[in-house]
Amino acid sequence: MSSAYDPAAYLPFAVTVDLVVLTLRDGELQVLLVERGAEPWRGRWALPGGFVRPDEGLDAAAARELVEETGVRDVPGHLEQLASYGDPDRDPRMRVVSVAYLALAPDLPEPHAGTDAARAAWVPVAEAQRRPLAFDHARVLADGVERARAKLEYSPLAAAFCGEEFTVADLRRVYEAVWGRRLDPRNFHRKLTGVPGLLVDTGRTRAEGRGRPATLYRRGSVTTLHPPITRD
Amino acid sequence: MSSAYDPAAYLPFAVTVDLVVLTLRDGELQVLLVERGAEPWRGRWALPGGFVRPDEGLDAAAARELVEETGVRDVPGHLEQLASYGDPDRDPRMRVVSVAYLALAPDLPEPHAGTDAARAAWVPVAEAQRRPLAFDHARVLADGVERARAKLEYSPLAAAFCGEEFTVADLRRVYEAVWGRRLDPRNFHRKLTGVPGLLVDTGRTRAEGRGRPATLYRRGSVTTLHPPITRD
DNA sequence: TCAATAGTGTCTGTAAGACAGTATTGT
DNA sequence: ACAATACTGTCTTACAGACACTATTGA
Repeated sequence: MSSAYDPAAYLPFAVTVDLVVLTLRDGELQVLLVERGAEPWRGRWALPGGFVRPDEGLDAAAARELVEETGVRDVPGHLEQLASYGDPDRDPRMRVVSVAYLALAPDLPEPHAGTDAARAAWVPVAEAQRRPLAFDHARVLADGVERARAKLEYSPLAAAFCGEEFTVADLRRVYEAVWGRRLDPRNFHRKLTGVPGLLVDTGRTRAEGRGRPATLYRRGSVTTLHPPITRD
Repeated sequence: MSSAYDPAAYLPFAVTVDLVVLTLRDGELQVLLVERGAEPWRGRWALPGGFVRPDEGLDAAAARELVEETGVRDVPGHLEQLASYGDPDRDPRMRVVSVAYLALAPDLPEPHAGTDAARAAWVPVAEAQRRPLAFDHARVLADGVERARAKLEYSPLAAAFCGEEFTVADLRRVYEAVWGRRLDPRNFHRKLTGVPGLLVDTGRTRAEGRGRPATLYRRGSVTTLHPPITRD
């Protein structure tokens, strides 16, 4: 740093946040995508996101974009930073560094297109990964899905896909959708109820069509699953 | 995005990379720190780092800074992105987003101070975490150390702290230093040699003072430890 | 009564942790 | 010989996965 210090010389970057918003719809893992209404990549599907404002922190920008893009005032669930992407040529307009966030949310209403988007929609992850996405969003999406898969193993994050109260079967369906494999309901039940502090019994039950009603639980206080739920 | 599009309106950010460089010295986990030679935080210890250049990717910037700050041409070991930090007031000069990287390296020579630094030194992590660090580097350091601790559980990254060839005891000393607890040498040996593809026997041994010489291994091709080394 | 889902018990194999014992070196 | 470190074998306990069985509901 020279003594004749010029801050403007170090300000050649734009910073955006991009969101990988995952949810469970129709028993399937889905991701929120927007169809771009402007160049570059006009007409392509992309992850929702936008520029970080000059006086706004990264987490705050991600939370704001999440509200704007889903149209839901207080999005329940989970929001965490994923990674940053800053290849010099990832945006033809200018030098952009994108800080990606991963959001896990319960089933939300159909999104409405924002200012920059022609359309917005929930898309099954498997299909989204087949589509050509704008920018480097295919990689961001892959990183987000992999993070979600890994975190289910050792964290109680499956509950972020559910409402305030949920059954063990709800959690199992989350695992099955995210991991793409069936789990034994009986072993899963014994395992989850065996982790101390993970599930708080509400004392009530919920009937799901036929069959014995299931106990309703709320999230407990544990932050780490010991032992983990493995996905070998 | 308006039709009268002005890229300059979105360019109020500087982007830096900060490095958490961890190594093993004297059987202790140590981190590379520099003493700042300029304002702000002149005289404070900080993580090494610097501005990302206009035509340089984030990973490339981190790799370049790692070489510059350690003084080693090709730093062996491991380099991965950690997280990004962008609170609006984290740097009083201007709006800075810092992309932090975690580097794990074998014992390297004493560093020399770079252009911006008064001094550079390896500091035991426990001591570094007691010192007041510049910017939000205390949090970055804590995040980096925690990432390293977690990754040892399920990845073969301990070898990144060692040279090309190493013994099982070398790896055990890495785990013991990073986790801050003793491991049973016998169970550790059986566990590590039991992971298929993790260790490649060189056929040679290395004598370490007294005692039976240990087999020398090279890194195998596995990227995930199954089963993991737990740190309950 | 039957089908469907919730939840429990029981068995088997695998692996973790504790630790006795053997192998191979320097002093 | 002895101390020190490398490595192997064995025991106990815990948990994963498979699956039989009981419990409670709607049709």
